[in-house]
Amino acid sequence: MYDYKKTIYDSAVKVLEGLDAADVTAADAFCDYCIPCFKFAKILRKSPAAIAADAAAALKIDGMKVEALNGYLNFTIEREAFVKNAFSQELNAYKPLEGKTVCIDYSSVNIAKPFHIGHLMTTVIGGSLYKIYKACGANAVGINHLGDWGTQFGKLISAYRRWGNEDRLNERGLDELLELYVRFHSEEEKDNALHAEALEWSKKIETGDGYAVGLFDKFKAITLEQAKKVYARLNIEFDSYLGESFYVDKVAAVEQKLNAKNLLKISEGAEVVELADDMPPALIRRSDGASLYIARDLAAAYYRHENYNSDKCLYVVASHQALHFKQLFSVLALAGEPWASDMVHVSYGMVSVEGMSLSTRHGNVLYLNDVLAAAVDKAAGIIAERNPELGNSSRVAESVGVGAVVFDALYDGRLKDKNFSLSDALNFDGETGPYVQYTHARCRSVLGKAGYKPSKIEYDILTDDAAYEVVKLLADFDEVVYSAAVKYEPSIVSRRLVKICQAFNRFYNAVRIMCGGKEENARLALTARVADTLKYGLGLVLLDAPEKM
RNA sequence: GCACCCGUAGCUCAGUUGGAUAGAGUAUCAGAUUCCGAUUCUGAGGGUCGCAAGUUCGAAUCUUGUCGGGUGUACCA
Repeated sequence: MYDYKKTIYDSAVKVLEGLDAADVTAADAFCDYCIPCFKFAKILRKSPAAIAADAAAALKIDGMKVEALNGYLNFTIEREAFVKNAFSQELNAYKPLEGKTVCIDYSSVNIAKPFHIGHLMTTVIGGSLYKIYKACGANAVGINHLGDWGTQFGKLISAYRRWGNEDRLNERGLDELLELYVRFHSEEEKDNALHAEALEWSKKIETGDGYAVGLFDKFKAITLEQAKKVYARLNIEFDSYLGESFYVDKVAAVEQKLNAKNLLKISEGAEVVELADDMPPALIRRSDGASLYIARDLAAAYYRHENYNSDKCLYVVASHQALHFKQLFSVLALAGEPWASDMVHVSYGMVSVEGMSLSTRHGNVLYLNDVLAAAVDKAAGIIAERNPELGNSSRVAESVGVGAVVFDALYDGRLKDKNFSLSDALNFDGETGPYVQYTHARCRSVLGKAGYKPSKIEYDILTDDAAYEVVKLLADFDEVVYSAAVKYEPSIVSRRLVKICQAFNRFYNAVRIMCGGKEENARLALTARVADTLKYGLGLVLLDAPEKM
């Protein structure tokens, strides 16, 4: 997009000595851009108002009105030129991350655990960032770092041998695994022998015992099959499903690297790397020799760096693991890896559901599939009531229902804790996914009815307030997407989509689009641009854009 | 105890890296469709930006302190 800020700065710096590029700020109320002149008052020994007035008189910028007001130097872009400029650039042509490789670690399903609402955030934030980075031209690598290692799998085998059997497992799949897991935890409290038995089985997985590994692989296959169905519904993609177990035998190589830097110490029988004073040490191996979480994460970090040659590596994980990642990155920095500074913990707030625990152990959880089913049901009901003629209606209900839930999850800044509310997730009015989808469908409907064919636009038609607001929000959409990538924040995209819809719906109610002549042509062109941007943007936040709904 | 995150309208949240009169949605109330899709739009009420100092022309934004909520803090992941 044309860089108005730079144009303003380049001209104004000749008039205002000491002007920084950062002094040119975007403003909404009085103008498009402004320069506050207060900081020049001391140097020039003139009032800010006088400085602004003098500068305004001295400045001439093509296509821009320059005025002084209350000590501000205000710049207003000539609308027709702006509209023309906006229409001259193609959507998604801006590729600032071309040539960069970014690994994104998200979702990380745990074996034998069904998808519940607590997994939603990492999955959709990561899945959306994956699309956003790709849109910016980056080579994104989506990684599902499976939680397929740890003592809980010993528990599962133990439980399966005691209470489960193959037929029931094949028939009930993940439900059976969950039930076994929950039962184990409740019986474990009564019977100490269970714990020891579980440890034994997890040891057997570790040592490669055929029977144990076979069972474990089966559990893993069942879990992945289920997870992939969910990912398909959510429009989530991955390039790799290498999990923790893959890295277990790569820990030794990491230890060699750490040893070469003299970082490994034995403390209280465990192998640790000591870190700065405000952090506990990073535990690499337990005193019994088993590798720990951070050791496998280190191995994964090295593996990704070597195999993908990534410029950046994102971990989309809840905020309660902040210390873990701080430790992980610190170890890499101590090991002298320059790329340690390219690792980012993309943290998000804790999700809670009123009256429910999010711990799988105790059963009582809110399953994502149930939430999605409720949303799809509601969408289907609305369609049946308002648009019974709609073809393909179950497919559309799926897009709208799932879209409502995903959009709700991606609409707020990721750092705040979220109290998941079913009624909010199922809301279709106002700032929601269905609202954006509806606006898109409405655009398509108008375009279809009018038989729109692109042709030459008379830009001055789109300079009225209602149309111009829409144009402004479309013009820098690519930059908004880039800033979402830079801040690891999909909500920047979803919020912009809502703003575009609000402005377009206002425009739609303010003027008649199908009014004939060159007015109709220009307004249809704007409508087409809105529809294309909405469709593109919805894709970035994982939503479908049905043509009709 | 220490570390990190969060406190903005009844509720859910934005706030463009310090700018002009703090904005949306929701809920409530009042309106808009002989015409392009009412899952839409217009209007109204609703605020000591947790609190207190400080920095400066200027603070929701930066600093310090303080209160409240959340999370974590050596052999789980």
